[in-house]
Amino acid sequence: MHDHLSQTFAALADPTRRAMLAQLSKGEANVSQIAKPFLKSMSLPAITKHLKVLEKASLITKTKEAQWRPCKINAEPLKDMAQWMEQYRMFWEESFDRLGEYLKTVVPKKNKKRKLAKASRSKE
Amino acid sequence: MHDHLSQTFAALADPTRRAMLAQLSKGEANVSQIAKPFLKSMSLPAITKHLKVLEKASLITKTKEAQWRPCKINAEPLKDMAQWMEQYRMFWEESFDRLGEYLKTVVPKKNKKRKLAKASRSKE
DNA sequence: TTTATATTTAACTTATTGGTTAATTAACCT
DNA sequence: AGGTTAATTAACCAATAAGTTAAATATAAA
Repeated sequence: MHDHLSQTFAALADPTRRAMLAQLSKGEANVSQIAKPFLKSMSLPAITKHLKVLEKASLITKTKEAQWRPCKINAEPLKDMAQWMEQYRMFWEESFDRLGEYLKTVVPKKNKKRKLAKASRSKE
Repeated sequence: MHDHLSQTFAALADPTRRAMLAQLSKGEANVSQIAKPFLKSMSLPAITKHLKVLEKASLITKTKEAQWRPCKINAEPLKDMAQWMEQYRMFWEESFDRLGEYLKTVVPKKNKKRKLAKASRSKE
């Protein structure tokens, strides 16, 4: 499983890892802090592994600080995911006929880098 | 891996399956039609399996029609994904100070079921 | 230099994933 | 009935994932 998107999806396909990410969304934390809520249900090496999966998927960044390893969220890959998802938005938008109106509110009036929707329709 | 969200993410963590979904986003298709682009690189049973993964994740619905099995996309699970992702939007939005303005354009003025952002902050 | 804390690595196990080929089922068409 | 097309199931295999315990490494502190 080589491509970025697959790696992102795979990393998120685990509730433990999503919970870790959720914690990091509230601020930096080192490994043992992240580990705390899970040590009842799994070992520390298991946590190290989960963090490594998140790191390889670039969803977090681990740095060094004395004997600690502070981790920071990096939601960049989620941005790519969001972009990928845009091609399906119309399928889940509540009423199809509101969609036109919706696009008018979301796409910046006078062009301006584009925000959501109507994304470039790249293949995959 | 029991929860819905994990199943959705896992199903999407494969480029073949994402390509199948992309095809179905352009309209219904039966198994052999879906299979065509992949038969150079994998067997039909492999395709059956991929479709089963998508089906179990509720991303597609398979029905019967004579000897064919037409498949239809069902993006409902992607909606849940999108909702989950909302809690991270602020991390990838380009400039944080434009965010406020952005929310004003996206959240319907006089309440009205909410469209994006500020989603219910559910745990996980 | 020993000790304590934080984290990782190694080695192993079990289950799941993604693929294969061969055989089977299902529905239709002569 | 016999053949063709569509799709699935069965049985198998290799690679990966998710966990374990035990040992190792890194930094700080006594």
